[in-house]
Amino acid sequence: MSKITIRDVAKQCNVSVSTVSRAINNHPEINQRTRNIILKKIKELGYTPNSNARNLKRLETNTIAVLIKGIGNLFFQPMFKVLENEITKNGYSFLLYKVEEQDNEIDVALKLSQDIKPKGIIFLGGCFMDEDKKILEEIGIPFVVTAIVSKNMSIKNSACVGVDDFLESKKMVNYLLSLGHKKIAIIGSRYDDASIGMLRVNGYKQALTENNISIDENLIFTTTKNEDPYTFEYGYKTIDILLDKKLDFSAIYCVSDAIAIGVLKRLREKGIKSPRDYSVVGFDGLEINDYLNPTITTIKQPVENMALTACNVLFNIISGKPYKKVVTFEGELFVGQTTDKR
Amino acid sequence: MSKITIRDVAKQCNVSVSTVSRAINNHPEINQRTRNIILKKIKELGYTPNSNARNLKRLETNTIAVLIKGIGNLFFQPMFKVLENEITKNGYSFLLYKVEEQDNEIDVALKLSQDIKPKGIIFLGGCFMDEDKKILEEIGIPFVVTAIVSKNMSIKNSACVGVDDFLESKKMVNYLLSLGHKKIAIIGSRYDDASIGMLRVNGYKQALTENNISIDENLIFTTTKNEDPYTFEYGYKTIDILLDKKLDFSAIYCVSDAIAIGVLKRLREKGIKSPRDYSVVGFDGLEINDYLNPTITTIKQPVENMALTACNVLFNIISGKPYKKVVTFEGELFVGQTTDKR
DNA sequence: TTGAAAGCGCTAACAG
DNA sequence: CTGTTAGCGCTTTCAA
Repeated sequence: MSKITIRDVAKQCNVSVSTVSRAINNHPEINQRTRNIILKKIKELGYTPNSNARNLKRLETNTIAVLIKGIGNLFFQPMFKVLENEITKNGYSFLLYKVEEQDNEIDVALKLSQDIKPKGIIFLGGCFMDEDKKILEEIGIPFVVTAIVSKNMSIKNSACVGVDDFLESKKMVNYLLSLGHKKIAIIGSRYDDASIGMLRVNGYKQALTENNISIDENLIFTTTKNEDPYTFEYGYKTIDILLDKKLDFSAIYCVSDAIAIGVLKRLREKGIKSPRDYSVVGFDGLEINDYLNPTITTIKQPVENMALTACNVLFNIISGKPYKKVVTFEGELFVGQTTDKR
Repeated sequence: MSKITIRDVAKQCNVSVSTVSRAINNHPEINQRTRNIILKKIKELGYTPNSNARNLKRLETNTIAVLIKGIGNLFFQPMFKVLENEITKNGYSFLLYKVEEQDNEIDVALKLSQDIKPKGIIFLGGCFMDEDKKILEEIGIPFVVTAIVSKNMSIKNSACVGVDDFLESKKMVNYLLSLGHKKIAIIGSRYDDASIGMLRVNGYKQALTENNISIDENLIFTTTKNEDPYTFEYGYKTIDILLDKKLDFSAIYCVSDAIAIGVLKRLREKGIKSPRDYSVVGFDGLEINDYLNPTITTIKQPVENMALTACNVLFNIISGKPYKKVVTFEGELFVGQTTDKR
């Protein structure tokens, strides 16, 4: 294991370490010739600067950190390459950082900002509580959040991009209503989920209320268990519980496509047909949905565009250009093959 | 932004920095009482040690790094939680590190081992060339590779766990042959793919040869473009090219489930039925396959078990216990609804 | 344009 | 058991 340091390079080039440092960091105040000599030597030796030492000194690195909570969620999948492309294309280096399910992403961000001192942070998923906002202020690093609940943030140097989950959810339910469905069951996430899942449930309630349909709490399913509601399995298991209750409904609104996929599988196994017996709808617009049979009626979020915009807004914040604090995308009602008139 | 250092803590506790260091690092030679006082103060101040400074000094951290190449590949998805669980359960900290498609994972590993000095590395995906092996030797850090081509490695402190792609591929083709299919088209990856894709193609050839069926190069599709062969889209587009050639075949072997999913979608759009018109098979056993309609006949790799084993082998290497250099799992021939007798 | 030297925050000898 | 001290490899004043 080679352990070449900046001193080795300096010695080999008969210059001081500071000159080598200037060479690697593209400092202006260095002779082009010495610079080239040093750079050649560096390549020759296969030297790479130790990033710990660098980060220890530097007050800022050239990195954009992407913090993702819920790496298992297929929804984020298409974002990776967009983020990576956009970030590197703009001269930053890209760091994808996974936040464990039980960890608080704010704490992680705090730690990260102390350690690697990124130029900016993009949060994917997770959930910001009100009290978190103050802490975020402390970060002092520009950040933007996507696919996250907190829409109106008073924090400086930050923005939020995404769809309006509440409104889009209403859109979905209104579509079901327009098909003649009046009794719509909904499969949500944790009952105490203060995050996106709850916004969608609230949108559902609101849509019903606005249409003078009373809300039947029995038709609202939220789990108490600490399950991941963005999995096929969750939908697969949950639909059984719902069916066992022998309730009367004609449509099933799953707050994520993943849930819907699980639900449809189970229905198929039971010989229950969609949309004949039940209309089933999802939310998100996962890539896989285009390849399913039947395709699921859902709200398609413009994931790639959201990722792209998240980057651009962040770049604007970083470079002091004007930016919109909240960028709201419209979801597209994708009518698949799992819905029909009542 | 708070910038509390170990000195601040030391001052606040009226001890020296080394004592604080001992406290955070769980050193034995420290008084339990002072330790507790320090720890309490640390929590109170919200102090977190700067990992750059730590890593700079330390010759080794307590981290297991997981290097993944191809984070877009659904195949790896179920591994994340297993790896995370297993690694943290065993007292290590878990670092997921994404290797960019164009980067060489060995270089990344080298850099990583210099920077964060992990106790061990797990490689997911990617491809090791013969020349890489020497470089790996230099890492000097225990590592295990999964879902990677290189099966017989002479490198010390390393192991390989996975299925035998060549044999499993033969198994798949033999199954198709047993159904009476003689003309089997195969959709592979890049023609110069020295990785898993090629092993599977080779298995296909071998199975045919062993059954005295001559290999028709026209039926072997490999792309020259730099596409990701583990995407739905690749299958979706590729099947058109294949069909346009008006070749005679009764079965389509896709070297990944993702390809098969894309293929089936396109066939459906064209009104071509599987298995009636073509039997279609995949490889991998993606989780989503259980939820598809029809389910795809495939080779199921025991992903979770592979991930688990990768961890355990790595732990054994680290702690100097005996271990198997090559752990080969058997794939399960999963007969789905996309295959039928010729 | 370059070099000398002072740390960044921490760990780990080495003394006490 | 605890404190003093010397760096880890690098960046960055400050002088030359």
